Amino acid sequence: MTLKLYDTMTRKKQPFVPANPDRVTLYVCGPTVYGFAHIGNARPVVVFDVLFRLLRRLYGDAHVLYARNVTDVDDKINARAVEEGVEISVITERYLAAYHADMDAIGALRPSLEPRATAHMDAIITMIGALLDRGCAYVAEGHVLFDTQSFPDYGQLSGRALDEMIAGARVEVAPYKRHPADFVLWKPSKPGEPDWTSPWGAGRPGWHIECSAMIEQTLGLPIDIHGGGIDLVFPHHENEVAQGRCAHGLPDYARIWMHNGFLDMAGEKMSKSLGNVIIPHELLKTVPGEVVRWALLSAQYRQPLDWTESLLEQSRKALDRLYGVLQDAARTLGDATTAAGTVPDSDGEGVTLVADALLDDLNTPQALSGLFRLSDQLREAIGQGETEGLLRARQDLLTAGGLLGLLQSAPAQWFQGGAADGLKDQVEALLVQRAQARTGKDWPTADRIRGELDALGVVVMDGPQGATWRLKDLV
RNA sequence: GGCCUGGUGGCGGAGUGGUUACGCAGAGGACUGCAAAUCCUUGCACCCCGGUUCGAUUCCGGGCCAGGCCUCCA
Repeated sequence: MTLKLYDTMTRKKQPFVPANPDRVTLYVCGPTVYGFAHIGNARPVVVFDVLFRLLRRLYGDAHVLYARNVTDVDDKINARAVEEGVEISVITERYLAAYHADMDAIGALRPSLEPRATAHMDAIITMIGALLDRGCAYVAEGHVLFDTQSFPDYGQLSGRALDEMIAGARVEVAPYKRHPADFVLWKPSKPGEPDWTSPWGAGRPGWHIECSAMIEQTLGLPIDIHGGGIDLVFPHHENEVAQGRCAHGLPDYARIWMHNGFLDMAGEKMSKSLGNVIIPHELLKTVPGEVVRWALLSAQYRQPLDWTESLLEQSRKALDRLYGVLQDAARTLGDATTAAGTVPDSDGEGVTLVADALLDDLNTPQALSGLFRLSDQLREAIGQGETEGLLRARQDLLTAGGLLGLLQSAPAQWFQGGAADGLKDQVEALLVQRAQARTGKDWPTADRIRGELDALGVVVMDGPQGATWRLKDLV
């Protein structure tokens, strides 16, 4: 089965064929580091992380280049710096570090490259120069603007015609623009704002040109896949196409355009004014990152995803179930979690099932259901108690989970990881007492101890090989 | 106004021209000292109206409803 991806440009699922299988290129628009990311920002990170993992599986780890930019030149960053009375770099470094920590927590691999706008100013200026040379841009009142009328295909990605944009323009159009849709490539900085020297005066780049220039310099145009949130289709990605193609007279900018759907809050758009913004940086203090990840993958990436408390509960329960099987498997194997020497190196059928679901335009809900099928198989293997079959079944579940960036923790870590060492000792001691009481059929004492454990937030599960326990609230 | 999505069982959410999604919740049962976990069984789903078809939830047309983009935004 081959990888098929829905392409925004053609509005169809397309077989994915990289220009060069030895160097597959993926670019995703990353954060503007002026504050903590919100949960909506995490969706593309997780979605394209799954794609990254899949591409690495298909083409080999060394043959996939994934770039995700960091926008560290922006009015919002400037405003924040002024507000706090600190250097701009203090703001950008702080929130980039937080971004990394949060995205690590939800299991996203770091991209191969993380180009920053401030480190690519030369490329940006060179590209603007190329656009001017080719007559695709013009200088007006200290600004350099892209001339949308010079690019006949403008509007192709977002499916809108240039003349329709005039009617739709709701904002006041700067008088120096030749066409309302023309956008800024370079603008003068006000005193106090960061600026860079350019042939058009000291200033800073427009947002759109950053991405195009960084793609050109880090990956080279055209690229195989360009991704981002659906809200970026217009104008950001439309403008990227225009810049990238015009600057070099290219017929293509990206072979496939992918856009993830929005994340809604209980049916409403997340916004500061509605006060319904969820910040992973806060959320992750009470919810395991893997639960957040599962929730984000529970709907197909192009569909809108409604973020609710119930979604988190269901995600948590789904993972509890899967880790429960893995824990039972580990116990059956005598906790010989590293004794997997006889594990087959080939994928079982179940893994193929999960991989196939992902090959079909990243059908993560179907992939997730495949995980349950694999867990059923593992459960069956535990029942049969045959070591090799058990190892095989477990390896399949772990491999399939790995494709989705899930199930990579030790089961004990999942169920008890949030417990402090002191609590663990306390629990173990109580369990010993309770086991003694149970041996003597002293049920009142046994139940009293279970009550104490419950008060500690611990759930006890008796099994043929003794009792296990888990925290009611994972952290 | 323009462009674009989507309407599936109690909930979330895939998918398919004629057959079980899956998960959560519910019901019954097994197991258990009691629980928990696990296992077995179980329940009305495919917005409305036309059309194509032997047959449509699935294809086509219309309608209604919901949502997104057109302005910084994942």
